[in-house]
Amino acid sequence: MITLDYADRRPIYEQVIEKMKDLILLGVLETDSQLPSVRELAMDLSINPNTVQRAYAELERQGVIYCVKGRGNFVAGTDGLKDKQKEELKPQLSELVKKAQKADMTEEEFITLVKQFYSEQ
Amino acid sequence: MITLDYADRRPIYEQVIEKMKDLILLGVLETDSQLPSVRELAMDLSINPNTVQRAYAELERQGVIYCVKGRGNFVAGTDGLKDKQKEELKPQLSELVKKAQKADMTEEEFITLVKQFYSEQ
DNA sequence: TAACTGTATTAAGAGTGTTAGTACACTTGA
DNA sequence: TCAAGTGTACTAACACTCTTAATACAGTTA
Repeated sequence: MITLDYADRRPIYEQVIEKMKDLILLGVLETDSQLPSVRELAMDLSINPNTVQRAYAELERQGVIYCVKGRGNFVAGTDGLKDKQKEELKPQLSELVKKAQKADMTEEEFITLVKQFYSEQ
Repeated sequence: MITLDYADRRPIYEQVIEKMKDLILLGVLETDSQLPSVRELAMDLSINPNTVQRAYAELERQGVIYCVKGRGNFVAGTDGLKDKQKEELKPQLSELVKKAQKADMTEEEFITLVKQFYSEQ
């Protein structure tokens, strides 16, 4: 279901959060469908259940999933998720533009790169 | 000369690296001009000399400054620095575009944001 | 020579990420 | 009803990184 990248320096729980969001955004996991249990995913990824629990707790805090004690974790409504992701992206793009301006990269250069990366899919 | 942001979660030495590059990119520090000594900057920022040393060592590794034992640290040629910064920016922008695509943000939307942030300076 | 430079080393503390083990409450199906 | 599965909580331990502290040594300069 998910593959971890051990070359990635970010903590495991952050990767799990990101991958789960991706699966939901891609429609692989639909609204109200059940996620693998904490222990099951931990086994699957060969990591500790506590680490999965941390990721799930954060996903719940963000409203991406909801938890029912004794039953499991389920995908929350996906309506707002894409908008949330877009909002999250803005400050990051703002920082990148600042960096570009410091390096004297023109708006045209920047946009050319954007178009290039967009076309790469 | 430099101000640290303690709200920034990044390590201090990374902030020092970034701020020094900014000063060089802005032309405040010219080629071959001397940087504050390790101990002086440490005093100025109220941090440990080892932390400054770590930042300076990394700046030297990146070719941004050069060090002369007993004399001090000096700004290396700034010619390539802007190009380096541009190159560093590309993979970051690529990741951001991927994120945008996952959230169904169109190229047009993305570029509109870029233009907006560019005009904000 | 004294005072400044960079550089290296070791030790300690704080914080974070991860694992391990255990425990408890809830739900479900046989 | 009961066993197995669920989420959740807690403590302890370990590793790693960041930072500080205290020295020490070598080179440069006035």
